[in-house]
Amino acid sequence: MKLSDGVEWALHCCTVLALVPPEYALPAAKLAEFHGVPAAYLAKHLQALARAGIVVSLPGAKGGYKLSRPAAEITLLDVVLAVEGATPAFRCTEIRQRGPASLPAKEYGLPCSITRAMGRAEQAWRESLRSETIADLLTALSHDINPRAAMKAATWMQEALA
Amino acid sequence: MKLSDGVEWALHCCTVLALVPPEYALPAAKLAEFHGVPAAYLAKHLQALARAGIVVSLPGAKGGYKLSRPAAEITLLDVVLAVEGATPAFRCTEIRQRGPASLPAKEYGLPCSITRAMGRAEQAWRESLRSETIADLLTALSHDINPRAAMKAATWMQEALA
DNA sequence: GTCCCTATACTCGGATAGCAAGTGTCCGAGTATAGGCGG
DNA sequence: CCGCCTATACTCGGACACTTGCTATCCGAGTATAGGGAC
Repeated sequence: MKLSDGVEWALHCCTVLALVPPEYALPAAKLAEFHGVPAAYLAKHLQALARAGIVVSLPGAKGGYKLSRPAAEITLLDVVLAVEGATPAFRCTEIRQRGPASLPAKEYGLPCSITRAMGRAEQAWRESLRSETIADLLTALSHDINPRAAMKAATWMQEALA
Repeated sequence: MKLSDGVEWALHCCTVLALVPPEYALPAAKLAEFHGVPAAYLAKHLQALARAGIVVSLPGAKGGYKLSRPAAEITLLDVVLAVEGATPAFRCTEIRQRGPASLPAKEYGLPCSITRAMGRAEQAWRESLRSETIADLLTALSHDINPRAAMKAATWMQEALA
């Protein structure tokens, strides 16, 4: 089981976008430069965020991406599902309906107990992600960021938005 | 994000093995036949379970697999980690240490807040899986299995162990 | 009748191809801006 | 000096190669069994 790298990138991008003044937008190329990742590939994931309504994209000069709503209203789950897709990690293939001890499909009502248990675990995962927002990331970040790093990031953004 | 099919197969196999009398063992080929899955590929995952100490393998005639300990002492997490590997789904690549606003690696102490949040979610997932055992699956199964299916399975196992 | 030996058939185990999804990249469509021109 | 028009440069968006890891398979090593023979 592996989560796409895009999830990490998207979350970092959301925290950066949350720091951009509302009247500005930040292009994908700048976000890629800031994080040191391939711009073209990051764009792919930003498009996913746009499709999910988490960010809005503005075309043309001085365009770019910005958050569609306050950071406190964007949960980590929103971002993860947007990038990774909403299909659950565990997919029951109903192998109980195959093999010599199986019955016609009509006879099976509930999902099997394994599927239900795996579903509960995945639900717990989603619940944890739903309980935290981009705003929470920012407050946590503000507590343990190196002041010099914060300064460098601030000056960089000044230039990027100019 | 996708969980290997082997997880589903392994869990089903464990429930079946839990029903095998302790003095018997069930070969991989029989388990594959019962579930209608490719035998050679299922064997690969059973080997993973054996490496993790969840099942024991007995070579030679009348050999096969059996559970290494009571079903109540095997958690779903044990099985999932054995098949899927213990590496977490979310891997932080420390992109905060790249790009123009980064500092020397030495300056970064804690993992970033994103990594911590994702870790908490994954912890919740693992905790949920850890709280349930193969024995729990069996009791749930006994409640909602079709009696005819149970009968067919029982007679099949009689033959398989003969 | 009992014990031992041998040959057999069955088991697991790791090493080997094939394929799908994630990874990385590119170029084209569309738009707000900026500058120049005319009034 | 102000407004309009045009050309430009910049943005996103979807379509195209490549690599990693999951899927699927095979054959070889090892062992408990079962049968036959000797005592």
